[in-house]
Amino acid sequence: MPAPHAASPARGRILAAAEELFYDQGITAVGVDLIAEHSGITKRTLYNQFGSKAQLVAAYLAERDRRWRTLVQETVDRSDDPVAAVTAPFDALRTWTATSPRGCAFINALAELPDPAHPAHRVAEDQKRWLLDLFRGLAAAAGCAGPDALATRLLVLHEGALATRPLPFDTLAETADLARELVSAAEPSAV
Amino acid sequence: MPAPHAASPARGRILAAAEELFYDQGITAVGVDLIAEHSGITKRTLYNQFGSKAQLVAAYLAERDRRWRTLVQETVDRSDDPVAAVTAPFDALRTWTATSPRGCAFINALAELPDPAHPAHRVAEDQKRWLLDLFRGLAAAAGCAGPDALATRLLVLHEGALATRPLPFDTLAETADLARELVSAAEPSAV
DNA sequence: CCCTGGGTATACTGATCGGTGAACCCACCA
DNA sequence: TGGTGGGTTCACCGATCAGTATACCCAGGG
Repeated sequence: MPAPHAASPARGRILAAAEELFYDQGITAVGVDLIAEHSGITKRTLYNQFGSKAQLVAAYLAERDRRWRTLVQETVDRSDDPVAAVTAPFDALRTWTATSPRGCAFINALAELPDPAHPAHRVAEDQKRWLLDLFRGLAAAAGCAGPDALATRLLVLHEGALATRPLPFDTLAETADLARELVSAAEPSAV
Repeated sequence: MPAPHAASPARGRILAAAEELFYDQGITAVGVDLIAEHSGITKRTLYNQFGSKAQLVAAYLAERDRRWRTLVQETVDRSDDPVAAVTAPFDALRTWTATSPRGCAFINALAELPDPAHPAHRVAEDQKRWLLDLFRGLAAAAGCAGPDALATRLLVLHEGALATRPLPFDTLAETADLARELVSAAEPSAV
């Protein structure tokens, strides 16, 4: 018997609709009826596939996380040298935010779902931890001094740029500049 | 005839309950019935005072903004010298986040209320713009080079530290250190 | 003394919330 | 040929949502 979590055409349609609606309108504000209607499937099928709204929310975030990690990893891999690779996530951020005007889906989810037992919390924390570890690994690979502290600083910059995205200020370019300066100052060939 | 917006004992109780519940549990997740019950007043009185939930939300954010600005301004005023004053908001942030584990109430509100016409948007934007202007003014007063860019960078750092507050990483100390380094490097007596 | 106004108490509206029950339809496969 | 299982249709559940109606209570002030 195939697990209900196996890929099915209906499952993909539901996730696509959930991602669009949840991100644009907020998780609490969007009901399962709306998602069912928007994806052209039945509420019954939705519950057969995901079991509850909470698990659907977690699946939406996990899918978004997967897409985002792919973009970041590709951008890192395309970097010219190990030093440029450290700030590659900021290049990916420019691409990502072009279609994400409402800030970070994971921070937003934590804002709406205060219960730490909600499955969305694990997904959100995993995402931020992955980025922090990525920064640390890239900084170490580039020979940067104090990779731990540098990684924390880069994470804060990254989240700050994302958090200010819904505001009418332009912060991304300035943030990326600062990130590159930090890495330059920490890498071994620094003057 | 006194305007319904005048101070009244009931109004204060409602705002106190709203602030606690909205911040802790989220705006959409908290109903007006819960606020009425929690503040010991009647839903009828709540609507007589605020007119609608949207306006109550705006009033909650405005009140929180007022309290936060007072703290920040006091911290700035207590600074030893103009250079230290530039990063004083990061000292205030340490005090503020001690009782605010769920991140920035304004960013959270924008996450939950995507409609730009919602009165909460204006309050949230005003808050961030006030901080940006404060940073710029303090940087200029301290004689820092490039006060505009510096202010943007400090704002991003500030929001990044706030946004990562719900996460199990400790970012505030490292962020404040970085902020001080940025100001030190930009102020005229820099080496 | 009485009246006005802020507040209370209670009941109610129609809509929507997350979630379920039961019967059915149909393509694929043994 | 006859299941089997993913999907549909539609009705339904109790709870809660934002917001309103009506009637009452009571302190302050002319």
